[in-house]
Parts: sequence; structure tokens; C-alpha cells
Amino acid sequence: MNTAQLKTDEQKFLASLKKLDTDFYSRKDVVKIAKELLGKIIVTYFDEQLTAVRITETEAYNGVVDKASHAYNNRRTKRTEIMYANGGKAYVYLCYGLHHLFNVVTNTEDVPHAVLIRAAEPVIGINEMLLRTHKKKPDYTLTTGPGNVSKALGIYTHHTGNDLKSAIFFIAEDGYKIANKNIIATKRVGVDYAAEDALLPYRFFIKDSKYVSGKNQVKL
DNA sequence: CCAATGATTGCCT
DNA sequence: GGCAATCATTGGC
Repeated sequence: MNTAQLKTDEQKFLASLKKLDTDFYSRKDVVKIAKELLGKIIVTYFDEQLTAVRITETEAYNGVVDKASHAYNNRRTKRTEIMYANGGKAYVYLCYGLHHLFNVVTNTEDVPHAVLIRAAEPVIGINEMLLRTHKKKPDYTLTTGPGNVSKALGIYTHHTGNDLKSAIFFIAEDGYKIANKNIIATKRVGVDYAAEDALLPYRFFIKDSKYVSGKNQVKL
């Protein structure tokens, strides 16, 4: 990216970030990674527009043994192939024919784990997010819900397979910490078809955050 | 080849 | 709270 054309506050913001490295993503415990992604920053710099959000809600998908996962029972198709890559890649797919859902691929090669990013809080580029989502005013719906997060950040299915350590699309930490007692675990949303696996406590969100999807969200 | 469907959202009542 | 929108992927024929 050409950082010279960024505003001073944008440059300062980027300088405060440290990208998560491959070791973070390639660990074996996807549930732990889903928890640790809370509070991290997603940055996109598509079309000369810098946008960033802080993750507030995630869901773990535990690979071949998880009936809610696209890779359940080692299902390996053109769409899911990227889930079998080493951690640190983006898995983006179209849901209900219109929503682009962004997942972080974790674990090592041939172990198809992923974390769905379900909600976040805007940090940089709110005006651009409003343009992308066709909204008038920023409220919690701007980046709450997996479809909305992708829309606000400009993430589409053609980004599937992208490396999350690139200059224009990455996840980073900025030192922000969340106490364990402020992380809530619940069952996942919209996976009732997954029988007993639908009940697993694989969804995590930041307690009291306004940017949380479903019935746990706080109305303004 | 083709019908069914989904890790959702937003608009209507 | 109910339901329509909208289509790539999937799996069955």
C-alpha cells in the first residue's frame, strides 16, 4: 500500500498494530483461537480505502468432526479446499445467495479448522463503511452480523484464499486485552441442523459490547 | 442435469 | 414476530 497518501491519523493507527503471525493461526485449538481473536483488529485497504474494525464476536468450526462445519466428515470440494490450507488464510463464501461470510482458516495443512467473524466494532474508515453498506448513520448494525462485517470491510467471495498477513488485508493486535470474565460463550447461531454439535459452546463475544449479533445484542 | 438449501439480513405487519 | 430476497454449492439422479 502507498502509505504516503494516508492521513496522519491513519498512518499512526497502522504503526500501532502488530500483525498476527503464522504461529498464531496454525495452532491446533480452534476454540482457543476463536476466543483470542476477540479484541483483535481486522484491516482492509481495498480500493485505496483504509477500513478497520475490532472483533467482538466469533465462532469456532472444529473441522471434520463438527457437524456444523462445511468440512464435516472430511468434505473437500472446490469451495472448502481453502479450509485445508495452513492457518492464516481467508475463507469467504456466499450464504443465502447474497451474504459474504468471512472466516479465518486455522490449524495446519489438511486440518480444516476455521473461525467465523460474526461481529466487530468500527475503528477506522467509518465513512467508507457507510458508503459500502448504504447506511446513513453509524450504529451497531454497521458491523454486527457476519454479512455486515464483510460488507463494511469490502470483503467478497473473490477474497477467499487471501493471506491474512498481506499489506491490504490482515489481522493485528494493538495491545488491547479482554479479561476472561468478560468473554461470554454460547452455542452457535443458525446451525440447528448440526444435531448435538449445535449445542457446543463455540460462540464467543465480548460482554456488554453493543456490537454483538442475535438476541444477545444490546439495543441502543 | 437439476432441485434443494443455507454459518443471514432487512423490511413489513 | 414473520418472511422474502437471491444464487453458488451441493448432492442426488
